[in-house]
Amino acid sequence: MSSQSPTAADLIANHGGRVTRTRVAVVDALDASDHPLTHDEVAANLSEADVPHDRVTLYRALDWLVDKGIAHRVAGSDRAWRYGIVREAPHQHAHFHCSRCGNVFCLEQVQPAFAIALPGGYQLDRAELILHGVCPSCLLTVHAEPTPPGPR
Amino acid sequence: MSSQSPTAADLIANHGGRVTRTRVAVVDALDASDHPLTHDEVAANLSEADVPHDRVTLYRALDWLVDKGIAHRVAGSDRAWRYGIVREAPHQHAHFHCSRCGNVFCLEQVQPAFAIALPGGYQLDRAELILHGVCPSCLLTVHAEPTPPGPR
DNA sequence: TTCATAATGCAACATTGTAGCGTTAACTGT
DNA sequence: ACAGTTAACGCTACAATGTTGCATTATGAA
Repeated sequence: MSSQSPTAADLIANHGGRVTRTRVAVVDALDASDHPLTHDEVAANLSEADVPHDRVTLYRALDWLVDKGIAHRVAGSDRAWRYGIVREAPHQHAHFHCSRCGNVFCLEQVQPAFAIALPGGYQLDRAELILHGVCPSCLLTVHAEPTPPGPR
Repeated sequence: MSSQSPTAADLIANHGGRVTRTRVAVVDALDASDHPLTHDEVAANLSEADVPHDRVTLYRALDWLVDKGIAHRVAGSDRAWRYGIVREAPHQHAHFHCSRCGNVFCLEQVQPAFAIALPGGYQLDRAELILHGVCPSCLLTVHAEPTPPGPR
């Protein structure tokens, strides 16, 4: 219900998985969001769409998506994982953590050219750049309510 | 029991806090480590030193240290906070997450010169660079035990 | 020494995530 | 279209990491 290129069902099937209600709904939810969602946010999303779901099944669906490379996982500053659809190939971009609403945004534009001199002995797999600050929508409400929207 | 500049007790007192057994021991433990420790690791450390302590008190001591800027907190990739003593002023260095033992190392040397063009509307407070890979001590044991040391 | 109160220590609870396991239903082959 | 296999579901229970409330202790100041 959003992508016209590969359908959620196709995406799932192409990775050798069974196309189930929950998986399709999860992919659609992640795909519709412009920022990674927590398990809880995905659950709320499914509820709104009247898709019955189980907490554990949701976790497993999300894990499976990550495992297949369909989604990726970012650790939030609260200790909840956030899941987002992988849109480019190796997923190499920065994340912005809003310290006000707690949301995480993918900044596709920001791709710092690392030229890092690692101390000897470390084997580098990948680098992650996390920017902390206040997101645009929170900036607008900073002087209003102390606790801002924060997508539920 | 390690710094000869300001003693742990002084550090605490100077920030307007009461000098208690647990706080002193926690500061000493963090100060003695070259990488951030989890709550659990700090607890183990205190036990070894025969310092009686309570789980909750420990959490509160750590939080207080962070609040006062004496320590800083890094989110591990497991969902456990890791605490480290603040050694320089604004704590601006990279962190290395070992995907094998789960430890986090502060790489004081690595201070990437960000010249980031943020998309409009974002207010940047600070940037965090996280490097993922395998740490030196794990590299040595990669071909041996599947589950490596990992400071307990 | 005395006193106010910051910190403690305990018990209960909250949140986020996993494990086990019997049941359901998605795909495959006919 | 049907039946069989088994991936995935949906429970329940549990684990790990924190947090809250509150009565008690003991730190630092007068």
